[in-house]
Amino acid sequence: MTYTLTTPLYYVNDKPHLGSAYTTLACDALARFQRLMGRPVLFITGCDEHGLKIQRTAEVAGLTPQAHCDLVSDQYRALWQRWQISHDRFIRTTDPRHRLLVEQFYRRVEAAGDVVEGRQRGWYCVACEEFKDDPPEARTPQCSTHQRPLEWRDELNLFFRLSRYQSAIEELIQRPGFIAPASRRREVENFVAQGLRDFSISRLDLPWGIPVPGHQGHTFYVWFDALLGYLTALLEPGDAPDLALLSQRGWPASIHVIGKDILRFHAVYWPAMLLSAGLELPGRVFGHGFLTREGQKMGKSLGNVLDPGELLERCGPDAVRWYLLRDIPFGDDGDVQQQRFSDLVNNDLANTIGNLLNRTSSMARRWFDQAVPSPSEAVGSHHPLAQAAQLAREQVIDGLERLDFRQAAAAALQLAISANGYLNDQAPWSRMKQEGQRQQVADDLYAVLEATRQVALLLAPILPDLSGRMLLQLNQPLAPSGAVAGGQDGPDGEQVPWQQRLTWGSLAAGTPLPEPEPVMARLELDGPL
RNA sequence: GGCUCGGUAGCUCAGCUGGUUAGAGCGUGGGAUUCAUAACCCCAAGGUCGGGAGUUCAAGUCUCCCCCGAGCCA
Repeated sequence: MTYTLTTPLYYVNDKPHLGSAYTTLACDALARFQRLMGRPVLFITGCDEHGLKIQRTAEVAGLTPQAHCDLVSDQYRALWQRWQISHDRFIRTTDPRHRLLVEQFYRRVEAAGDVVEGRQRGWYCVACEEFKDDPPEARTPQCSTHQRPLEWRDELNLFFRLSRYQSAIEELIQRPGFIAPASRRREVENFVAQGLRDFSISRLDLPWGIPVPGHQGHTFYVWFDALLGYLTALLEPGDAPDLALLSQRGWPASIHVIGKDILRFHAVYWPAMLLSAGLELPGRVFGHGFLTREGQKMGKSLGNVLDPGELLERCGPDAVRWYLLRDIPFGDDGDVQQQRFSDLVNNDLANTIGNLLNRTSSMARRWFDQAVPSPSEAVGSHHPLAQAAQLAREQVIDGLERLDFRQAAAAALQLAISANGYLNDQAPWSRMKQEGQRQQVADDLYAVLEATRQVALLLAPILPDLSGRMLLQLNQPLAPSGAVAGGQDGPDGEQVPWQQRLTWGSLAAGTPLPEPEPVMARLELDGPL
């Protein structure tokens, strides 16, 4: 079965920020991992492009909404390319087929009797694009999150009858693993326990949106538009926009990865909508935490926003991916600290992993004809490094299955630490000066080279770039985990599956080793990021 | 206001159903070494586990109260 995973469809109100990049690169690691495990993967990302906020932003910029969306969604695309994001689909909610699919979805929901008209009046925040609970008699109410004046609205809207799905949703959210991390489930439970209320799915007089069929002047409100993007994204190029097709195109999704702020919409509203439309439910909704910076919220007003593009420019993809995935528990909030960032990158990637490869390769070349030495029988599965490698392999796989990137990264790193320690204990440079130690040195270097190869492979989902440079330096085929299926790999074009390559002892003796070059440069940041 | 999470070494965090001297990584200090990206390896210092009371033979680990921080709902 296809492993379908999604990032949120990012709102094109503004250029991409680090939070979106964080979600996306976590999904990327997950997608790569699933591909390496040999599962068919459909990794979906994209942009949500409708709404009043976008319409107004475009107006301010003197652009048509469409032109504005084209511009910003291109920025996302370009950024993901630079970050080596391996998405299979990039869906935009302004895609013509999306509109048709939304209409079809709506008709199903309507036919199910789940659409009712209701009057909605109250104070409205344009930035949130939602009604607030301020009392009608309030004079000049402000939005608490946006610090902007609210606008009075009084309109007839369409509502989705969420209230009918009370028990179905209660049951769903009790399903183990549906809401992840589990610590966030209570929050949703509380919300549901208060009683689900119908929510409005349309807005009046909002031209920049998908028109509601049969309701002049109404366009669909965000959740009835954006969320359906996950469905549209599944369509293949020649497909007609037909919901009936989706079960053959990767629906239901295995997992929606989102920020914790939109957990409720994905864990409550969305499943109810799907039930109403007669579609299957996603397997899991994972709400990750938010990033702060040096203890403070990132925000324009504070002027401390980290631009993902600039970050990439200055530090490279490996450094940023490593720091975010290795140091911040996925699910919890995390604080981005520059000192720690460069400390970790330099220690883990440059000193521990990079230098391990460098020193080992250098010795092997010097003493064994610039090639991988031939090991004796002693370097079997009972070798301490073979054992360490097996443990690392188990923990990397287990960690990635559970989206515990931290555990996975730590396990791979630990193998490199073990290999460094082993080298120091064995001190091949001393043995080489003694008589009769040559085979022992060959064994030791082989074991360490093999462990290093495994580190490179284990790193592939998290750090595809560094992994590739390491494998190249070990004269090994790459571990293709990208979106393009069936990439050419290896001289014979035949790919050995990742897990199989993780068998201890697969490194062929006599493999020529190229002259080592540092695979990971130390990060020397001048000035704050 | 109600509810939910956190508050453990300078920093980021582990500590399952309560049980010997509270752990890891980074940072800091010292040592060893030279194969290597001034890298690697070893050792050490550093914590009254937010505060108080209680239960228990025994509490970061359970109960209650309070303080601080984050979030959800109102």
